[in-house]
Amino acid sequence: MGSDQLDAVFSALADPTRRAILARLSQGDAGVMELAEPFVISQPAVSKHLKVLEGAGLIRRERRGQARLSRLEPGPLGEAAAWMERYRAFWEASFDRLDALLDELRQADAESKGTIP
Amino acid sequence: MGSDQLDAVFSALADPTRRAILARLSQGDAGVMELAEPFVISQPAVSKHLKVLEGAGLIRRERRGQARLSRLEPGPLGEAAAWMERYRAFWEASFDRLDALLDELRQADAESKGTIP
DNA sequence: CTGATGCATAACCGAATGGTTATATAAAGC
DNA sequence: GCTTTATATAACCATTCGGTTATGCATCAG
Repeated sequence: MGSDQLDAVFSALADPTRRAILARLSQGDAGVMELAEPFVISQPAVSKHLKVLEGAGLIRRERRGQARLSRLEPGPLGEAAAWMERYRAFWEASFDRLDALLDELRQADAESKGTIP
Repeated sequence: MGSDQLDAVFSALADPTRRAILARLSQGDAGVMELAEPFVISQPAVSKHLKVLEGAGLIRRERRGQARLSRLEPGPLGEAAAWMERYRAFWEASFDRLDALLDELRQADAESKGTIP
């Protein structure tokens, strides 16, 4: 997966309106008007947000009568979570153990380079 | 946790340079010059990225001689991962569907050849 | 003290972002 | 066919972003 896909996913998630849209879609498909209802922004603004989400692969859209339903497409969320997974050990270490972990890694790195800082 | 904290974290992660900086810091603290070395951008650009990461709470910084070391602060990464966790069931289901689809295609291919491997 | 090193800050620039209003298109209802 | 409903698109605007160069400030080395 190209790094620019991660760019798009994290960038899409950076906006609270878009996160709220995803949360709404996790409860079922919805049209633009329905998605716009909880917010004070205009309909075109919501359409733009949907285009961003679609561009990041986070939703898929299809016509259904005169509506155009958005459906959650969670794959890219999994990819982003997988990227974060590399850091799980860091945030799960308790605060006092974190320093030890970093020292450990730092020392291992120094040894691999053959340098003594 | 305020939603603007998630905003800042996801927005910080949206840039590949900043993700690379975090990856580097996961191997130990580093100064600005050392962090800038792998990139073709200028030193002030790296300083700006570090300020963004610091604003998102993803790094902490302290003077060490004439250097100013950055240290990974993984807490907010955990918060962001926790937010994503709500969708885990969705993307795992999506992978299950993918497996089913692949099984289907494999079987169709085998039948078209009339062979059972 | 002087000079070099590491970093921050300011001023600037072009492109992207998030919003608006106004208008166009597509399907449904009468 | 005409109107309403749902959505997209265009044009515009202010702000933010990611980069630059130039410069200032601290700290170490001599």
